[in-house]
Amino acid sequence: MRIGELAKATGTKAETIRYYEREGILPAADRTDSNYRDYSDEHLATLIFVRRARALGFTMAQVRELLALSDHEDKPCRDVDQLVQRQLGEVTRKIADLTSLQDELQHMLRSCQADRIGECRIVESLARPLR
Amino acid sequence: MRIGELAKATGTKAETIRYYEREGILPAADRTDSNYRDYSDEHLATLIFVRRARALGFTMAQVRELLALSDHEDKPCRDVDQLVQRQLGEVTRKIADLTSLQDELQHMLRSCQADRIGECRIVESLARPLR
DNA sequence: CTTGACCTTGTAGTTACTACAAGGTGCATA
DNA sequence: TATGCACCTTGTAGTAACTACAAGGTCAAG
Repeated sequence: MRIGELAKATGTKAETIRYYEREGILPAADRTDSNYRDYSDEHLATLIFVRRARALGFTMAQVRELLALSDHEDKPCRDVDQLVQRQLGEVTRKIADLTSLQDELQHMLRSCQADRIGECRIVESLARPLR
Repeated sequence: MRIGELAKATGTKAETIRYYEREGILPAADRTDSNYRDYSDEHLATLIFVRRARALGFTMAQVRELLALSDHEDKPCRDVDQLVQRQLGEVTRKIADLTSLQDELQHMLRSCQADRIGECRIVESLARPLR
């Protein structure tokens, strides 16, 4: 699979894919005789993962950490455990925030369909008292 | 409430708060006699909202749109409805992805606590077939 | 054998901050 | 009264994570 195909399949710019390779986010692809990058299905899966994780607000550093979990055979279980705990906490917090936002958007939709403007509590949906 | 206090309360740099004001994300604060910015509880709520939304992967443009929903009295219901539908779709997709990631992280934690290294499917958790 | 879509490396621009610097004001406290 | 800290302004520059463009090479279709 060449870079353009991979780009299309993932909605990523070819430039961004090469950037990920430079940054070590995506492993370097094999090269064809004419020096073109030749991607595998694993590359595809990793890139989809990276793009989703980025869209969910994870930094590159966090994405790197998450990817590193993939080959945790060589690391002590305790370290992996700690990292996973930390990521899990962040994921759970994000889900809570998004669910709250979802509730509010659904509420707005209902009141809009009823054709009467209800109070909009969208800011409050995320700005409720800190946990 | 002065800028330093607001910064502390929200974990935002004072520079960033002034930047948000320049960008029109945060309404300009009142000024004291000595020209200090004087923030209200609404400012606080808005800033918490902005920071959370940004952490959830929304762009500044999307945050602007979401904030605009707060004063939708002056806009036709149909427009608001469309925007809300769109945002709702994105929020729902994010929740699905995060839930999938959460499942995988929890699975890793269990297998780690059992002190045997299980297969890591973290990439697959987000890279499953596109919907 | 040319056209156009692809590929390469490299540089520069964009977004959303973040950090200084320089120079000034406000205000509590030793 | 002096010290020191938080704040004000404008401005420049750095960072992260892309994104675009330039200059030139490769390749399959018509």
